[in-house]
Amino acid sequence: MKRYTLEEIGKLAGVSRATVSRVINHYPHIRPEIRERVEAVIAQTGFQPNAVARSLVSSRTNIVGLIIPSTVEEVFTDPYYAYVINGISQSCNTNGLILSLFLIHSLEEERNVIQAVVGTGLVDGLIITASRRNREMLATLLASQLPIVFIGQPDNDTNTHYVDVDNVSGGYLATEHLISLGYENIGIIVSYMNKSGEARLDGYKRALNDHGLPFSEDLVAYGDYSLESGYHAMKQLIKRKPQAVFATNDTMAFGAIRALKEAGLRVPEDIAIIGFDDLPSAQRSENPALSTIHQPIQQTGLDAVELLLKVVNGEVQKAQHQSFRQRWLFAKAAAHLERLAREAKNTATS
Amino acid sequence: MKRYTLEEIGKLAGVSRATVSRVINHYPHIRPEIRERVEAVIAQTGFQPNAVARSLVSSRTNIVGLIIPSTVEEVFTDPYYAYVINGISQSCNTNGLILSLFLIHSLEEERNVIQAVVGTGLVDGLIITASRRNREMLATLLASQLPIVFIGQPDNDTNTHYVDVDNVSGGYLATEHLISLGYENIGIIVSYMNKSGEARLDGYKRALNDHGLPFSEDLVAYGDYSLESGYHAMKQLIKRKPQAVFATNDTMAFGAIRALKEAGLRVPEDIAIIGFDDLPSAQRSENPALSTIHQPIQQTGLDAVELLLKVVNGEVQKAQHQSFRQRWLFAKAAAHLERLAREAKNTATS
DNA sequence: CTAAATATTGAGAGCGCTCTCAAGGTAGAG
DNA sequence: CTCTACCTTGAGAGCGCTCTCAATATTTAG
Repeated sequence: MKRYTLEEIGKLAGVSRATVSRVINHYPHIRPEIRERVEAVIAQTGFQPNAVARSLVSSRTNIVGLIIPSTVEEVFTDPYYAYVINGISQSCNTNGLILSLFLIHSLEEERNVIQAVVGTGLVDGLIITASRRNREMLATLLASQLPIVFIGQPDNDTNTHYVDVDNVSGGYLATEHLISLGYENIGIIVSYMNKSGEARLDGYKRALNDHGLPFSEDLVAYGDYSLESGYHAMKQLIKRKPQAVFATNDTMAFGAIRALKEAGLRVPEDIAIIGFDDLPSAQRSENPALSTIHQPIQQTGLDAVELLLKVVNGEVQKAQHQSFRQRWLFAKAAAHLERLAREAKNTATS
Repeated sequence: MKRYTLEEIGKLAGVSRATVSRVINHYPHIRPEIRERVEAVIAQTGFQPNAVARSLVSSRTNIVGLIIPSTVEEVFTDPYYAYVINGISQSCNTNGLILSLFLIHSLEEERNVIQAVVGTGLVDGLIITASRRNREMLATLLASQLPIVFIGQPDNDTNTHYVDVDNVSGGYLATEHLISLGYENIGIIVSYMNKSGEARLDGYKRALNDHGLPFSEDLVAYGDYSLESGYHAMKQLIKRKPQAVFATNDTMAFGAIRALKEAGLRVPEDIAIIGFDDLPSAQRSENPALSTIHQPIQQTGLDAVELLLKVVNGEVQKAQHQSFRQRWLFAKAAAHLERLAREAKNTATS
């Protein structure tokens, strides 16, 4: 398929380059017959304007970059990212944007990639998952003036745009759910990877407090959102004999469940578990069915693109913009599970 | 951070635009003192040449597109894609390429996206997963003359470049493994989604044949590589009372196992299962531990980029290039599993 | 019917870079 | 010391497009 230029199309249609450009960009004030003639040539040749040339003059590439500064392992272990990517991709397709994906495999790579992405003007803006605390990267990025939207609250308090779920409410809901089932000695597995962990922990504390339950550091174990970390955290928590445990993401919840099984404990008869994310694997999991807090991950990706687009277009006031989403749902915790849990409270004693 | 141009850097260093360009592109024949002077200015200003302008003149964007023409569901259900993406991303980072990801969410979107990607000259080349049979898309792509490398043999016999694992050997190995364990009545769950299914089925048939076992259509069930399809295929196969089943990917194997559990059958005591892919979830799975054929998925992604790069650089002869990989390993099928299987053969009768 | 307003089009500059070409320098050969 | 060969640099064209500006064509008001 031959590549045409505006000039050539113009020649074929008997008009100038400029007129063809006008037709393509839907300018008003073009004589209908000329428009038709040009459109006919375009249709016949299959002409599409060169994106690079367009970008050069308009200084807009219509490319948005997605940076996921997690280790490789996480991106696989945690289906969370598949959802984020998908949401973003979908929104890009809808908005005529192109998605460039930057997975970071090492710290050195991080530096290089960020440098290149920021410096060469290839992307109009950046979406970054707040997977990990990283102040160095943040500094470079903010200095670049490039429009950026974070997914999840980033680890700094400057005025950055971000899209996030309401982690405090989420933590609160999860904990309250367990309390409502009659548990009093409730453990929590928190991630220290980013702010979301703190926030969910905060919700946990508040729920305990609101229901007159004491908070104890002993019942807090830490993980990094990975299956393994959930497993180890649970092993540690078992010693404290909690009646129930709130794992701050589903992946750690699965790790925790494995630890419990290994210890010969039944879930939820001996120890109840609630997760966070509502991943499909959680929805499908049986033996036991996992209760979990729904997080509209995919929607978050969509919103991030929309927000970024606004930032790029300068439609957002200078003040930092924080878009919260709080559509919280309990995952379909099977009814029988709740029944079991209720029975469990009668037998389990700390 | 101010954006500089070559011209400005030149002025600051007291040389012409052209000289700065030469320094950046490491041309020989530059007086050392001038080179140093220019490099100093570059370092001090943090100048990086504008990628778009570069692309315009060199007609090379250094962007490679990855098209995954699967339904959304698949991309999540099957961690396979996470690995492919990661391999490609890694290789891109190493080679100074930028990865653009195109997830296709609908057929209409497919048409639009492909059209845009192919027509606007934004990518230097394309990597496409042969997830689904799709001749329409293939036709457009081949007509475009754009360098393309498929991952997995595409559904046509024209001269397209592709990187693939040796599916026939894989199917052969899996089946032979089951045969070596003493099973004779071996079922198979095949995907009809792309050629890989046929090839794995072919390997299965050959293995049966080489070991003097009959092939029966009755023992073949079909799926689409999804968990659900594995589940349903197994339900169907159960009626034929196979002693063992070869699921042509791990995800379907998990579905099959679920079906067996539901039917009150033990794995592998009552029916043995072998998978294909060697996903980490398979490696980690217990209850039962899943035997599986290792597929170097990530490596495939790396190879695809390398090959594409060669094609783009015109280093590949016109003849189609087919790069096979056959590093086959049995996944660590726990020894006890094999023992169990061996015992099972004594009890299980068709 | 004429002037003013508006519609329609092309010429040309320029986005930031690469690359060719030619000019001026410098060094080695004769 | 002169000639040739190579080194070193800048000027300028041009990648394909957008957009301003000015010129021409058409319409409307008076």
